[in-house]
Amino acid sequence: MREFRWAYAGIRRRSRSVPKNRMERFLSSAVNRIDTKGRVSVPAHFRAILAKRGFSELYALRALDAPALDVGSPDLLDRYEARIATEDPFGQAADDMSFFIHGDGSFLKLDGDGRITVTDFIREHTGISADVAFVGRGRFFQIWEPKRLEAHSAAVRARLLQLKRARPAGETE
Amino acid sequence: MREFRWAYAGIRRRSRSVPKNRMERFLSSAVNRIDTKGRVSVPAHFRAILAKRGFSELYALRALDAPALDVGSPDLLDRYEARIATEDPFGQAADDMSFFIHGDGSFLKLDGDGRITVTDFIREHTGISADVAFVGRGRFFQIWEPKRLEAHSAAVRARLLQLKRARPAGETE
DNA sequence: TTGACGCCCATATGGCCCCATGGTATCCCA
DNA sequence: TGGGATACCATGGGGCCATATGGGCGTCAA
Repeated sequence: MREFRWAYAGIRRRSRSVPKNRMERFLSSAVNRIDTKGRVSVPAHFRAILAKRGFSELYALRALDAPALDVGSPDLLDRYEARIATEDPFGQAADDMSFFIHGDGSFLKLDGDGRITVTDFIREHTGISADVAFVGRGRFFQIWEPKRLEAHSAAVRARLLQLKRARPAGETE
Repeated sequence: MREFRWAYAGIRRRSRSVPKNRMERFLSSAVNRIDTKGRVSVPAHFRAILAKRGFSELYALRALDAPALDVGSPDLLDRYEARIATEDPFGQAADDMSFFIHGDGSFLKLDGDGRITVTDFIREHTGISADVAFVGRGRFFQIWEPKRLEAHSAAVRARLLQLKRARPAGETE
């Protein structure tokens, strides 16, 4: 199992070296193992961000177009609800959005050691079984099955490369 | 029966992880089983919200465009009635709305263990037979037949994805 | 009488709290 | 500069308790 996990060495254990002045954003990634009781540690610096914001739990949402969960502090929910408030309350869009963020969302409670239990809610949408990849995304972070993350990562890089080449020369970013 | 139920693994057992400070909203979903006496447990955190509001009864309405019930504490009626009050009392809309919420609704009583009995009123409109899916919707929650919920959920996600793709690029959330 | 319903209790599963351990990075001092 | 001490973190497991679920029993009404 060890050997298997080191296949993802590239995204393992990078969480330690996050500079302090960037603590307000979810950055970097790590892969942690699910224990026999179905729990997994949330990377420490992710937890630190949550603690700094004053939260001891997480709000998780199934990503629309990827086998991943978008996870953040519960105030994410406020942002979504504010967005819904701009829609016609009797329209289809508002109803769909509410269904999505309330019904397709879930709170994940951190235990005393900073772990969450990997529920069926998580496993079903992500395909996670033994290991969990945590990926910082700035305002939130994502939860992936490591292999799928790797595939997704390769696809993203390919798209970006294509974008860069399609661009007129001289632009650095 | 177990195997059958695990077909809905994705929406089962998500009820526990609702933190105290966000108790005011109905969030997440769970599938519970109807027992031989026709009863089903309302998820504990849903009950907690109701208890916090001081209600031991539920009011259920047939959703207009879905095989689901909209359920909430009886003060849901206040909201609808306020909505009706904005209509012309001699108009057709006000009459229809009043008929809908007053005549087409039903009270559901919670027993001592937080269960409701699944009446014909519920079964007819939802197609529920053995299992009940509870879906948080913020101010209220919904009751679905699990398979139909899954279909509806897929449709909602498809619509939202289309909405997202139609949006100008660059928006992460 | 029978069936629906309210109220009671039993139980197992799983969520959550607690503490232990081993490994690794960081720091500090010789 | 090197090596030991230390702090931190992921991981493992014990045990309590809330919850969902099953079932018994008495009451009331059809």
